[in-house]
Amino acid sequence: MPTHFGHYARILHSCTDQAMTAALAEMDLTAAQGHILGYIHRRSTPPCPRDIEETFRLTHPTVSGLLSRLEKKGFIEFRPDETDRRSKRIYICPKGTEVVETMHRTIEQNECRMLQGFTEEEKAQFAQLLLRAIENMGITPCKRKHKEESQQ
Amino acid sequence: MPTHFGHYARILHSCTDQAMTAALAEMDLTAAQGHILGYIHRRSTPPCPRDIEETFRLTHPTVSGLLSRLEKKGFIEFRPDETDRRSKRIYICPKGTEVVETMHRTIEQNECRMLQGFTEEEKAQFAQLLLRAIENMGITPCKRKHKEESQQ
DNA sequence: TGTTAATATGTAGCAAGCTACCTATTTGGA
DNA sequence: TCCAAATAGGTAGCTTGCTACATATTAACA
Repeated sequence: MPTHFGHYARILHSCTDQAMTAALAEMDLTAAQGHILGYIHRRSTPPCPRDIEETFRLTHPTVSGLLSRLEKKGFIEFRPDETDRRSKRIYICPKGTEVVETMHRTIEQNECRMLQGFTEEEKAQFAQLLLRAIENMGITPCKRKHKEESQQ
Repeated sequence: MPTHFGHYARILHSCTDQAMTAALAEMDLTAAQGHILGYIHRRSTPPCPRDIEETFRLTHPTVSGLLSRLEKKGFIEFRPDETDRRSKRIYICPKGTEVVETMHRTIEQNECRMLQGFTEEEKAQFAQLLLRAIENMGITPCKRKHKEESQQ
């Protein structure tokens, strides 16, 4: 019988995703949308979709879908990049700024719940093991290069 | 900055899932379908969809979709349960039996790749941390009870 | 026994992943 | 300078996950 780590990873993600989505539902956000909105807000300058692909290791059609749903609900808006007409910049709208604080607290609460009873050492080890496993699998999605501006 | 364990779990699952799907592609199977086919084959008696829901912690519509695709491709077939007409049993077809060995090896190879450089102790710790995190989130999907026959 | 609750499964419809293919711009060399 | 390659993004179509609702059968109990 194999140990099925990939299997456990799927289940863990599925648990956290569902808990998060339930907690963010009253803000009309899903877990994935919330994480991305938080990232856009944290950035010192408005990111482009390409930045999100890299940060979250998602492909561009996935990011495209997520952003278009965030735009349709009025959390963000797009404006063309002045210097590169292939690119567009993502700006957070007032409605987006309003929910960011609550959303951030909710995300932290859920992470705390997941790590109940973990010592600081265990948390560090867990993160390290996850990252090593990811590293072993290769940087699977998002192979293309991109000159990312310095993150805040 | 939060540590984003759920985030890492998603990425790890995504990596293993894609590697597995690529490796199983020539057998006309996806990663999810392969894991389920393996489970059906390992079972001493033909399982019902409900057993798969529990084993993989998936909801019944998800299992329904996976099984119907496996059936359409001729890997499995359904026969009504003799004693409970609500239920159906899943039988593996010759085409399914043929690929099981190759598929199993492929799955093991991918797990090995993921755990490159891990000591036995680290593997055990990793599994334990994953299970504790899952446990902390509650048995999220699949709350209903089911009298499972004893597993092989 | 007859009615209610629990159980097994089906379907519709959505979000979030992916690959594959397409267009438009920018960059880099010959 | 001009053409090819790299880059940013769009769309179509698929799988896999979910919730919510509906149906049929079985189990439980008054």
